[in-house]
Amino acid sequence: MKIATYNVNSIRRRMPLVLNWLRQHGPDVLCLQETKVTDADFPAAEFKAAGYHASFRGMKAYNGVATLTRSQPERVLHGLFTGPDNEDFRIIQTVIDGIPIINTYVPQGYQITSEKYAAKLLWLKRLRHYFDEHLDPKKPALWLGDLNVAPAPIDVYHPERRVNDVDFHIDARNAYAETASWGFTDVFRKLHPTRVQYTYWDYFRKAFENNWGWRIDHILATAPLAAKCRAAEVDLEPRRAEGASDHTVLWADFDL
DNA sequence: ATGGTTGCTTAGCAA
Repeated sequence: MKIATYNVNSIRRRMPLVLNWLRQHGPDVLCLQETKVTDADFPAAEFKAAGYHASFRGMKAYNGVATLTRSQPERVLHGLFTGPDNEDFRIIQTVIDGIPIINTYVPQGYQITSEKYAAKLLWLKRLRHYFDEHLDPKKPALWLGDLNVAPAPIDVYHPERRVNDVDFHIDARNAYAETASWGFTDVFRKLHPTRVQYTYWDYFRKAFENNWGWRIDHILATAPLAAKCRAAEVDLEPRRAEGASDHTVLWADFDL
């Protein structure tokens, strides 16, 4: 099973790149974040024509997630099912071949002194609680998406200058680690323990050309699935392309 | 300390 994640920064803007990537790589699953479109305007028909079923939840202008699958999912779950999360536009779970696939766009947090940052830390904590209550770390499951955390110094350019950034601050890294430690393994880092490889470069100051980036998009698998991961790679082509998102595609292949 | 760019929506926010 080949599964990929891509923060598209507007699906309508990125439609040609996404369709091209699907044609070239034929993944079984593609998880999208920052679709920035209401459900009524989501381009489901175009994906259907390309051979993919789309599960999605979005809103106007911001946020929004979608999971594209070859087959119709057995289940589609929105939010965390605890209070207001049923209105959450940052998480969608699809179940394919009995495997829960949790696609998330973790809050970025704005600034470490802001309420948004506190909300980010809480969001990760509540996700951990969801895993505790609803999933089994001994069974196959995937958590992936734009997780807005660079887990270690190797995962960001000039880490010493980034200690107060919301995607690298120690509290965000600890919150992420605490949630992942429920039973998830970062399959890219497992397969490439020392590789410097980013998934996001901001639009400013030729950051991509200079490789001033961040590894903040991740694919995490429970132990039985992580053991079957045979490849995990970042594809730089979608970031090089004309009209690129500020993120690029991360994919992983599992022997099932 | 601030700016730089892109997207959505229409001047300003979010990233």
